[in-house]
Amino acid sequence: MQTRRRQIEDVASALFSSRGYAATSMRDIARALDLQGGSLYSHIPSKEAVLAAIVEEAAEDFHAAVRPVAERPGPAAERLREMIAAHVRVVTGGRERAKVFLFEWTFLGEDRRDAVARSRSAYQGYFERVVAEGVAAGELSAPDPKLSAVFILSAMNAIAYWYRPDGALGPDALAGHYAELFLRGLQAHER
Amino acid sequence: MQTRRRQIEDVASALFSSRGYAATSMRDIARALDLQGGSLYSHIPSKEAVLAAIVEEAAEDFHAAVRPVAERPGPAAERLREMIAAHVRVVTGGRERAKVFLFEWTFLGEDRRDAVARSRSAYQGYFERVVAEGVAAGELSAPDPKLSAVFILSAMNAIAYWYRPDGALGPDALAGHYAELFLRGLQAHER
DNA sequence: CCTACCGATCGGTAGG
DNA sequence: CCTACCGATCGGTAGG
Repeated sequence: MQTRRRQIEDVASALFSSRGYAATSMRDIARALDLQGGSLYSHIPSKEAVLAAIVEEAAEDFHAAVRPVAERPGPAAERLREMIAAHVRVVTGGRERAKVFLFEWTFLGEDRRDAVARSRSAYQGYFERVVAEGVAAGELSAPDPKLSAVFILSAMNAIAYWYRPDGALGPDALAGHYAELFLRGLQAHER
Repeated sequence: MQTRRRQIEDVASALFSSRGYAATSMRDIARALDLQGGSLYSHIPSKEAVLAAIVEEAAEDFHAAVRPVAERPGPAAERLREMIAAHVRVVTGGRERAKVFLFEWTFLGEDRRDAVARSRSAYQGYFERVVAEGVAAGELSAPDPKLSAVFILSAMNAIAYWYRPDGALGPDALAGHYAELFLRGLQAHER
């Protein structure tokens, strides 16, 4: 039973990710599992509950990967590099789930949507605080740490749209480039 | 008649932007204009045609604003600053239209979707080429100009999700911050 | 631009 | 897990 539910969530992730939640019907999900539409409801209570399960698991993955790094002591730049690597690994490691979490969560009902909004805000806070700590230590320059956090998160989240596992750039190389862009920008590196 | 069509597109922009294309019904659009659902079809041929009109106009706005700057001679950093300002102005100046263009275009039918994909790819090329020119001139450092273009465009496009005209940061201040982040990163500015 | 309607499809349930 | 169904809603059209 647990297994069947998992299969439903995996198929739903793929379909929600590629067509969007609203444009995916329960019968689309059932068809991919060789079931009749109504049969899904012996395993799940509603379409929204499937979305919620996907979203909540992905949210947990992101927090678990990034929070420990953010709260560790050490140079801010170094922690940011690792946080970027962790975030990119979660995105690329489960592209479909990540995409649904990042871009389809607004289709949740009010209560769950509010909870996700709070969770995302807390998550953004990890980046914001590490940037601010780097500034306070004289290590980094950022007039608006919150905007810096939004900036790097926006860039990383969009990876869920275009990343392909068989592409030229692996997760760590990609994360390395993004960290470099975030921390040093396009400035010609003086040596 | 022209006016009515325009009203339909404006209302559709607002609804597609906030709820998504698939989750917005023609009757939702009609209701906002105090019409019956079927009455819309004296002005437009289909739901998809409304989306296409919104998307194509926005695409044109982005190209018209950015292309001349990209193709002008001059230092790459300076052009990038202006391209970023231009892009951010288009996003913030028509948040709803921009959001629909940027994130709902995949609901277009195959032919129009392919055309938009080509247009977006050409648009990304403006940024990519200016970065590459800056590198060739020894002015900028970027191991992967294409990835740099994806990076800054991802960050800027996400602005359509959160920007509010009554917020603390106006379009030009916002663009200035983003240009600074892209060109210099978080590096502590040595003086 | 409205009334009235079309066939198709939606999320979900009853009863087995 | 299936068959058969529920009421609601979908995009779109005919005819005025």
